[in-house]
Amino acid sequence: MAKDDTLANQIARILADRIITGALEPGAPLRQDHVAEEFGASHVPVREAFRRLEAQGLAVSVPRRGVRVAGFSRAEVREVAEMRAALEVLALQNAAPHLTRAILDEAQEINDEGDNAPDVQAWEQANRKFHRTLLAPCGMPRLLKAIDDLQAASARFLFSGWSAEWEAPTDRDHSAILAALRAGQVDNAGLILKRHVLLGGRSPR
Amino acid sequence: MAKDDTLANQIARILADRIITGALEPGAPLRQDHVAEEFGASHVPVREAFRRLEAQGLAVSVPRRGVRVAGFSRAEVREVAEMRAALEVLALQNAAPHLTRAILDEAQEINDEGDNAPDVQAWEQANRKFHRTLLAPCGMPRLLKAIDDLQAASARFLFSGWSAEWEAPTDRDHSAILAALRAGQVDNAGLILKRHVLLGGRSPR
DNA sequence: ATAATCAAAATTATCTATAATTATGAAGGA
DNA sequence: TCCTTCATAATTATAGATAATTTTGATTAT
Repeated sequence: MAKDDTLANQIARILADRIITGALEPGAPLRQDHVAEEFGASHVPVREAFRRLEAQGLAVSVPRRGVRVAGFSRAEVREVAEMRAALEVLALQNAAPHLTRAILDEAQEINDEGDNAPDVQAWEQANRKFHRTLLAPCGMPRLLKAIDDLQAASARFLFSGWSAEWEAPTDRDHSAILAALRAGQVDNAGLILKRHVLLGGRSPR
Repeated sequence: MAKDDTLANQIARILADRIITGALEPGAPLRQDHVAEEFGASHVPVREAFRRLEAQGLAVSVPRRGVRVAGFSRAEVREVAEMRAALEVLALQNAAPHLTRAILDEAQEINDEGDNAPDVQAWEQANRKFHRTLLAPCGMPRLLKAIDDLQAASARFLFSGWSAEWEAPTDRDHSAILAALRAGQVDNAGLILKRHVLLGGRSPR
């Protein structure tokens, strides 16, 4: 199925998902032998998975004292939002020349899916897909990976806020971005995107 | 000396340095057993070091086929420069309110050191220190780390260009940035910084 | 002579077992 | 109550072994 099929990668993916969704809480210790046992693996690939999580900012490791799920303060959430805003705007500027009508239509569809999402997880997934669809045509893999990691960090904050009661908000920002792009107003789309990302990491709208 | 004293970290640092300076050329294979033998270590910490290099974008790993020093095309160099520009401007905006006269004076001194640098390595080191001195007061650790990694990638390109003959150029951009900051023109400083970073990854001035 | 095929070597990825260093927590004394 | 000491646990690292896969080299056939 997956071609990058190393045990360490699989473990890293699964743990990342647990951290993002909040199943593993901030500050929770990640003990290599326990994780290894759970996955029926040895400690070697587990340690490699920890390293990847560390690089993604999802875990922090103190030598000889183990690795824990990274916490996120108000300041860190703001930091991630600002980085995302800067990088997503950059990606959009570079993607704009390659955005076809078909891509914009696809983004529209994804946005509609998000509006009808039954829970936060589904909504977040659609949200991420929306952004990625618009930005991917920039053809800058390193930039896209950085944005991906930042989106994951953002999602942690989102899930921690609305865990129980929640209903899908129709996303006006997304529609406005698409409208601006269709009208060829790239700079304007960038401004809306920037504000959208910055405010997204804030209190409920 | 270093408190984060794990073998894997040490190995990663040394290998990163070799890659950045060009001692290890793009595409060169990194064989775990060879590296392990060189450092008198086992393969476990070596593999972890590889993972860190991979996350920093200095190496690429194909499962079952090993890891190689990352190549960098013209497009990738431009990508890194654009990311750096976006993030450094963001960092500068957030650092500006905390920039004291003392810090600006320190940056000035570092810049003078760079002008008198005997070789590319020394000049690059001063350059990096200059940027870091101005940006560190932003107090955004994740942002600073991302910038660090991007600067490392930039340095690779720089070293590959001017390996032999070289003489220190007096850096007008740096001076202009400092002048703008002293005059309280943060936005202007940001514009110069942006242009400076974008053009830095281009042909000789 | 060139191309295809197959065997051998090298390399990765993993596991198991073990040693050493360091942190954690509990018991006991000031 | 607070501090020291000690036992336990966890992390970090080593070593050796094994399976799978890739690469290399040699042999063979066209």
